[in-house]
Amino acid sequence: MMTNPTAQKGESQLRAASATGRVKLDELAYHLGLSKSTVSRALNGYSDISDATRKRVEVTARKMGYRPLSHAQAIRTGKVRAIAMVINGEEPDRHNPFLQDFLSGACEAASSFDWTMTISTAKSEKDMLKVLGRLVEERKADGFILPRTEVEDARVEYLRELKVPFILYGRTGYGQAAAMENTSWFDISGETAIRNAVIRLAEFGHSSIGYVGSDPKFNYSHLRRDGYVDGLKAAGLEFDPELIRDGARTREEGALEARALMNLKNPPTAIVFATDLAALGCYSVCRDLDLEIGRDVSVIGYDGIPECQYVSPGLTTFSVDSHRAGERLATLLIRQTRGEQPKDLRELSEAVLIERQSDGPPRLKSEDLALKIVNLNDHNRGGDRL
Amino acid sequence: MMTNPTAQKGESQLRAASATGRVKLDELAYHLGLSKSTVSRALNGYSDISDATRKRVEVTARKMGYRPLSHAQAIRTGKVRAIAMVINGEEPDRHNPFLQDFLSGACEAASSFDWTMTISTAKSEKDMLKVLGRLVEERKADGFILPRTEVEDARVEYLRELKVPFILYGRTGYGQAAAMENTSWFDISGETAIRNAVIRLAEFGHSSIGYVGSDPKFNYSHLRRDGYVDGLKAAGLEFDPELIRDGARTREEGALEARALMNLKNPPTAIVFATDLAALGCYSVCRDLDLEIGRDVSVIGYDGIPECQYVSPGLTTFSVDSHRAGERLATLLIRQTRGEQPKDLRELSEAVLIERQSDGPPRLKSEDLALKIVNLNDHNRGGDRL
DNA sequence: AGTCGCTCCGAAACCGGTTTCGGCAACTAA
DNA sequence: TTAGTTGCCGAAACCGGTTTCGGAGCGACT
Repeated sequence: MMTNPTAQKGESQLRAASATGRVKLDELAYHLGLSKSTVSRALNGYSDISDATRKRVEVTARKMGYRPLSHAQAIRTGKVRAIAMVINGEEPDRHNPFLQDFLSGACEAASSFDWTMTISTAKSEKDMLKVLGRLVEERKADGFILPRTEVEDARVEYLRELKVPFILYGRTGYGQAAAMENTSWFDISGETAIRNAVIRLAEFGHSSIGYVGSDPKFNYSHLRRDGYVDGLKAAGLEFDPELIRDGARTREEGALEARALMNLKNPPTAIVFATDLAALGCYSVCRDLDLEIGRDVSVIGYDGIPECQYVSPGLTTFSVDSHRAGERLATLLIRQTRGEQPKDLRELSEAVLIERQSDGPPRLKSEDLALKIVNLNDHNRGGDRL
Repeated sequence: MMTNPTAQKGESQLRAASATGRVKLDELAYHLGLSKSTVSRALNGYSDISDATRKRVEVTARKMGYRPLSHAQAIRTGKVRAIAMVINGEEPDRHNPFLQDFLSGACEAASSFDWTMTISTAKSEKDMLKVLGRLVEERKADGFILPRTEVEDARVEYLRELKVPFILYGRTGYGQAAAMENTSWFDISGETAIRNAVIRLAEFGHSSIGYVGSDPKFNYSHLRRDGYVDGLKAAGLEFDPELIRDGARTREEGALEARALMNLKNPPTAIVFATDLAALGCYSVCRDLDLEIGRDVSVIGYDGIPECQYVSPGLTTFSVDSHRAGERLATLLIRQTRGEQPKDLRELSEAVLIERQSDGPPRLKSEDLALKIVNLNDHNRGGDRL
């Protein structure tokens, strides 16, 4: 084959290389009768390659099944074509039912760009930054997805300082407009959902609607709380500070706050919870107090965890599409690493209402509800907790 | 600094390099007054480096915070210091509550070796092999963790053919001794757990114990079923083929099989389920039939999903330590990629019994249970299903 | 003294890509 | 015709490591 004047290596050597199974750039170039630099540039969209050559290269590359090794590219480009996410291993409730959905969404998006997804876990706040640092230092990823954003998020400052691309799942810096300047994010509008929950309950006829918020450390807690206040206003209801409780991170804490609301002189006939987990805590409280959920007390949650549909009565909630969230986050992040401006890479999506049996028109007025609870407390020597 | 005769580059160039932030091998070598080949070999345990030099290199490397870029190493070594797992996105119940635990275990182990973990998802059986193939071809990982092993597992044959290291979470090839020849695995002995469940129920006084198995496609289904048969034998009970049902993959299917058992002429007073999910299906059946779980019917599950502790009565089950499973699998896999024999990298662990209120001594004999169910069926025009 | 072998290290090739630089041919403008 | 562009491509350097190969220095043994 001496007809090929551009071969850089002897044919025997190319033979040997092709014996390894993978097609390399060298072989592809030899096969095309081009130099490997031309082939590389053709594949990477350089403008100094003629259209005819580019087409020919692309077709042949596909035909021969050529795929560049991302780590071989990375050594020169510094880009490994991977995104990373560090998940927190120390959560109060570690059994995140959405993780699989979320990851499958993110992986699908990454795959579609021929990228991959690497994950890591941190055991604590401090460990989190260390793990991130290690991944950055070893360039294991070109960008990061930061889930569960906090109001003051150390990860954000850290990565911003390092000038590493990242995207938030959620927003951050509640109340400070500048906090998210030039950062990209994807979020579900929890505030809209909670607002709609309040309006829905008001339309059912509830006039005393309570709210149990979540950990104020997380940004979403504040937004959902705003949604509650907003919903009251939209429904023309008065805001009563007694009806609002905060900081329920677990089922047990949800129960605690629900019980506090029910022990009020004027207990709410409906409660909106910032999370399903907390709302499920309300179920045991209502069982203890002999209140029927959906009739005596209406309950609406948020998240759409699978258990909602198996409790009795089924919990009305707002379902979050984790798969899509993962897909969008990965896509936006990859676009960011390709040069798009972070501020142009933001998306706000909506949760969808899942109507079940935990809410409806109030059976009792607040006063009657209070009487029922007091009576029961007398019978039952004050409940088993609190 | 011309005191250093071995410098391969001008000082200015090294300055520039060190401005990037990362310490490179070149700089480390320059700092030590050694060639980069010597430093590299010192760090990688070659024997032709004196102990004194090696120590000196190691100390300085640590002091300067040198970390090799794994993708730069990979280009020569072919090893990327990463393990991968492809999770199946199409499961009937996609909300795997153990994934986070499992991943955190695997990531911790990987991190401790300075490896990383990459994940990907497949949408179908065929997609699975394609995704694996892509990861292998692009050398995104040095080895794979294969979760949810099937009796005949296409992934195993595929990776074996490609000579890519892998480890099973679970066993495979039920009944064929040769199927797992020279393959490594980690598993929890479901058979022991189910066996113990049967013995426990027998000791409570049950003599009619049913069993609802899982999808026979998965290897564990057969092993757990063996455990049931074994347990009967150990307890001196007779095996009744009517009492064994199979193929319950979901809550709904669990309910279906449980109902079939309860409709038997001689219904079991206790049922062991191969999975918690199926066992939870039994709860709705018992509610329909007005049977009290834990008294009229004893139920034992397997898996330890979080919901078990929130249903009423709490489900007695066997808890699997997913965190540890991830940790062991990653560790064994990494050791395999370092040259250890797969057949020496096998571990069998035990699930631990979580005693709750869903099992206990039988209140009724099988005959009386049958009567109660028949009566109810008469009243209720035959139940709402089947 | 010469040879051998051993220990320890440096020079250079190498891995599989990307990117810079320069050169050839064809085409345009003077 | 000639000089200057422009389009297109090859040669070679480069990325940050690893690995091969050979050689200097030294002690031991003839």
